[in-house]
Amino acid sequence: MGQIPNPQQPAATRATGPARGSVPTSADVARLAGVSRATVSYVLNNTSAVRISEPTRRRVHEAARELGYVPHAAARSLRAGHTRIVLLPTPEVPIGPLYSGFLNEFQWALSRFDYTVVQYGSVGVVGDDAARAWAELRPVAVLAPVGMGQRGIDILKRSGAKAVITLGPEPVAGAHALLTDHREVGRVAGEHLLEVGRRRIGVVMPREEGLDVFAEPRLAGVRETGAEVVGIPLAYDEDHAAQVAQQVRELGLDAVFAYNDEYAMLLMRALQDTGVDIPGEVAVIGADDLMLGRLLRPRLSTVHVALPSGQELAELVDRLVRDPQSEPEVRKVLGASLVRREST
Amino acid sequence: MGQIPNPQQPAATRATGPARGSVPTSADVARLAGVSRATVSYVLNNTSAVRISEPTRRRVHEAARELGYVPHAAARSLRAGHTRIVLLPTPEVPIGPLYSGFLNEFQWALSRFDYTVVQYGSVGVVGDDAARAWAELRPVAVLAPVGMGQRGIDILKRSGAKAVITLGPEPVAGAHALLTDHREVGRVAGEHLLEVGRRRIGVVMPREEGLDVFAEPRLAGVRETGAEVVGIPLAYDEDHAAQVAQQVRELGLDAVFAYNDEYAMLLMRALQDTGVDIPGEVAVIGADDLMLGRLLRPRLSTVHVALPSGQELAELVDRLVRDPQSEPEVRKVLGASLVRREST
DNA sequence: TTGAAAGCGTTACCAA
DNA sequence: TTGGTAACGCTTTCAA
Repeated sequence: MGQIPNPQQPAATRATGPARGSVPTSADVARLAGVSRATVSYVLNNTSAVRISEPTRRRVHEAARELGYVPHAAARSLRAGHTRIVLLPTPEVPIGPLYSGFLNEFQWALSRFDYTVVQYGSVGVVGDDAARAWAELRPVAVLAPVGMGQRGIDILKRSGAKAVITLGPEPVAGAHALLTDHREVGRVAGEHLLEVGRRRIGVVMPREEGLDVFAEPRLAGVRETGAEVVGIPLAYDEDHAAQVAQQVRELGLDAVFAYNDEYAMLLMRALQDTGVDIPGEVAVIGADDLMLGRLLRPRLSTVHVALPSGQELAELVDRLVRDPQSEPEVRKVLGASLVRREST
Repeated sequence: MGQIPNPQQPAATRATGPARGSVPTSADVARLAGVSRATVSYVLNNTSAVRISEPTRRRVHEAARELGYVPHAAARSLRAGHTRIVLLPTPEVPIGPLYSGFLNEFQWALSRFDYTVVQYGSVGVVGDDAARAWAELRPVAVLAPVGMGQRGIDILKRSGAKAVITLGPEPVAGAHALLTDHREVGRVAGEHLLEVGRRRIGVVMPREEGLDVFAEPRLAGVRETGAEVVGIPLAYDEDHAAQVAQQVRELGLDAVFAYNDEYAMLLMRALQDTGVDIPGEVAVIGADDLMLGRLLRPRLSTVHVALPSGQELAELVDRLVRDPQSEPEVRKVLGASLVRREST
């Protein structure tokens, strides 16, 4: 590569170069290389349909490097008529290691397919407006955020999105659906608690915003087991946990399903601090199978939640992009399995 | 809003409409409304320099709604010559609640300034190539990922980025730097441990990839206190923690600084399981001041880490975008303070 | 092997 | 008050 040109005095100062301070275009490269813009495009994109002589190639590459030329993605996709953008929703709330791990893996896999992954946070914008904001980017595929309805899906598809996939509790018309049925999580927990002889189950509902989407179905899942269930709102702080622990005693509950392991840890500690024996008096089970559950004493029973692999999902996206007319699929993707330890 | 038009048979079928299946453009809207493209643009952008009659406005809005018109962001920014895109790096590894909370807040604040926040995961692409990939989007501002050097910064600025900000341990030439000096975290921990009479300090170094960026400076910070320090690699699993606990005994350490609270919890548990009294025999201190530290027994001492507020940072970005010629600033933004509890 | 030119969807200038 | 038109940067067809 050799010497780096002084950024304060780039090639812009040469007579034939672009105006000082402006961004070099392919026309600038063409001028410097003494060829046409077409040739520049051929060379830089390795267009196989056209043979360009080796000396010309070199001159073009040289000129591009010297100017620090970077193609303009917007111009390119405008001309191409489509993008390789895959839009992912930025979660509005910290969503835990489970989901963020999944998102990461998904990104990785998608970029192996040469997609441009864009996490897009349409904070504060809701409903159709959010969909429109997303559609402006003309993504080729979208992992639709929870809460986007049929209208939103429709806007996206009309804007050219070949694949719209929802990841959530229910299918949305027109989109391929990956169903994450969190009731299953509650069901596994509830059935286990019943099996070990518990009858009155408290279900911790986090007070934090945005978690209802997961918490409500988990509660419903416990209900479906036929157990006697009472929902217990719990803020993620110690003081409130102490109050709730008291409440658990007063209500005479003999088991608690705690939304996830973190809330389980919080409540378990509060219960222990008020002298409750676990699992003797109250059984506690969490969810998500986080590391911390293994470190508690007693070790925390939990429900392991399996999300689809990012690789798998990326393949689905790519397939849908290549074959857009395929019918919307609906697939269950959330696996819930019991991890029994010592707290139940 | 009334009835939703059937997406299977949109207005595309009317004689004057766009071809079936294509995405409507402003020209389509103009045709349907019986006006020129210019007028459509004026109306939809509320251009104040031009007065359009109310009936015309209505016709245009009506037509846009009927066609489901969504402006094409790429075309717009191509014409405008600039974007409102702010690029944030997607962390390659789960980076914990601290940083992801900060990113979220930052996003929120930026979108209040009407920027389009794009989290861009250039997974696998490194160095100048990453910078070039980023530059293709022509972002107006970039929060540069750690590891981007001066060359990368330069590429971004040449591509039109008005503000390039690094968030990391050291300034990079040409970019505004928010220095997160994690040595400070180690220093606070080390000084505290010395103060309570500890002499041989083990510093837990997470084996997980990507955390070195934080772990190394934290270790260095402890060293700077003059204490006798030994680095202890620790994988985030129980088995290895048990081995390391043994190691801590054999090395005769009387204190451990554990990278963060999660690793502290892991090791503390392992130590307790081998019968070590905390803080009697070994003092343990974590970092990041996570909730879980409060729930441990003994309660975990920790170093609270204060990052800049997203609001503050968004204001900085906006200022830099408006006034690009201002000299690069270097600012320390990481505050570290001791939170003493029971484990030290 | 290379070049000229059209056109992608927008917006802004200037003319009507 | 509105319309024609040029231009943004790029790719690609057609011609040379």
